[in-house]
Amino acid sequence: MAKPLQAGMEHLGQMIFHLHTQGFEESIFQFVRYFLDIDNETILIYTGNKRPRIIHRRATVMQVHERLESDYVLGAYLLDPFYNLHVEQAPAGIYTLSQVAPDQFKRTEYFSTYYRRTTVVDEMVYVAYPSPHVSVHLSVGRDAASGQRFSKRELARARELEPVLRAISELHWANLHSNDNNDKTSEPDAFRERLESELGICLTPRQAQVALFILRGHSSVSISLRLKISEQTVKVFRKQLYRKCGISSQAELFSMMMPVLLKIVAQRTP
Amino acid sequence: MAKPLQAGMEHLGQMIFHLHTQGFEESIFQFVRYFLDIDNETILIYTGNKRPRIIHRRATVMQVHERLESDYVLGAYLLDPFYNLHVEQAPAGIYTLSQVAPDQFKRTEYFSTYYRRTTVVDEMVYVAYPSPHVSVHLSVGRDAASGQRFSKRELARARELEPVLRAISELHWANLHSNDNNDKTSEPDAFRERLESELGICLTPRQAQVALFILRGHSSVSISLRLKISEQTVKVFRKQLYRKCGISSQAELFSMMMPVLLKIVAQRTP
DNA sequence: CGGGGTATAACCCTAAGGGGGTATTTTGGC
DNA sequence: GCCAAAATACCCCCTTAGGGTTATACCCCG
Repeated sequence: MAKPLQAGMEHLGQMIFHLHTQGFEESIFQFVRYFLDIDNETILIYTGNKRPRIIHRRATVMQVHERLESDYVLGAYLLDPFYNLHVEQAPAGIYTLSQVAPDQFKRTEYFSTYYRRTTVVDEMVYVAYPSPHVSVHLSVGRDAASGQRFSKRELARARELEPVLRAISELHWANLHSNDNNDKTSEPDAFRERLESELGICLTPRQAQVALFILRGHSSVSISLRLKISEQTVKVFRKQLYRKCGISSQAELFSMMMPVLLKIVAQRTP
Repeated sequence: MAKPLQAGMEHLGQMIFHLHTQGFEESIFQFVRYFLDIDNETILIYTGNKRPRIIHRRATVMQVHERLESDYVLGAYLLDPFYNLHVEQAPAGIYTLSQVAPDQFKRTEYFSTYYRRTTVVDEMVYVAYPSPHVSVHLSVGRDAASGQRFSKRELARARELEPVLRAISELHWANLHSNDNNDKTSEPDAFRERLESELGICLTPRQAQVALFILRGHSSVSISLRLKISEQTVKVFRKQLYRKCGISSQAELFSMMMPVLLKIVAQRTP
């Protein structure tokens, strides 16, 4: 199905991207699908710290997007490793799940209650920035039906499309701007405030920071490297915050914190 | 509030248990409450392998019985360590949670998604057998409001009531009988069959057996002692069955198996 | 100035979970 | 009845989570 890139290039002249029109997203999808064997595609736009907006989506299997509006957009995205690219304003480019996922990502509750149920087995995301703090994520993936992860060859091919996709994405969405002058509180701070007002639990800044890392699937070692502290210290913070919350596992942390995260997000209309 | 047992005995002559009448269960409750500081009480009857029936319940806090009808009776009871006393037809008597709970009980999903939410912090259960395969469980407990677990002294006092409670329970419910001539398939077998028909997953008998032990909170060591095999072997069965199910933790096993367990139970009207 | 909360760091341990591997017994099919 | 495959049983290796304990240094507040 997928042709060598050279062959595609010949056709590129005939592929017309109607910027600023309805059909643009669909033509992006058709363009990618011409070169890559993919089962599903999603275009998301993140603006400042607002909720993501779904711009376009296609999937051969229903499950892939089943919880996209209900769970992902409403708050689960905060734990998505790809969302982190937007937060950190990582360089534009193409990213695979294995590149961005923390070391213990597959043991998170986000993974088992959300990601696994999408049946997606592999995912690549094209990241572009039409303007500061506005990210366009073009996600393409494989699901359990085909079952195959992307090969190195496919990744290389996907990478070749990246400059073109980035250019036309940034052109098409250039009019989008983020007015993030309000809500300057950092994420751990907002998290702490909500946690205290909602559940009456008062974490220290460090404990809140560690909690968020844990929820996203970082191991103690991974957190220690990020925060430049010892692994032992991370374990202490983990213990302390678990004790304050009256829980004893990452899974319980998730079921306790998700409602709090949702409330942080709720006031941010996209 | 609780008086020494001797004092209670003086009143016992005045306490009339109206066998085979509506008020019997309530008088049982009042009797126990006279001697023991308890926050909640539940009387359950297990008949053969049918779903338990709730005969009576009292609680100072709503949460204690919140999920009793919806979750416990409909299937969660299969993972209850006290239910296991009925299955194994353990001797009549009084049992505490710490006596019957497997070593890793507090790390099970049953504990964190059901038991913890009842806010019960300690529980004692009087077990009586009105007739073969018919168990009466009189459960008395403390919740988070009082917060205190039962002391050794209280347990001793509770134990003194046991002969009386057993005698009147077995008298009162003597007319109950179990017709368990049907459904002679063992639990692991029923579990295996359902698993194959529902999810298309074919576990070996040993794997199914281990899965059920894991769900109930047994550690690998505990399972190895029960099955008289090596701990290493248990770990291998665990690995194999996790792989067959495409999962990687006890929590996922729970969320995958609960629907299956519910279907096993559904056909057994109490 | 002293004490409580916080942050840092180290040690101990058990248990889960995943990666190899091998040997024996049971079972099903020809 | 024999052979292969499956099931059962056991072993080694490893990382990580989670819990317990102790000991520092710091900093703010009364």
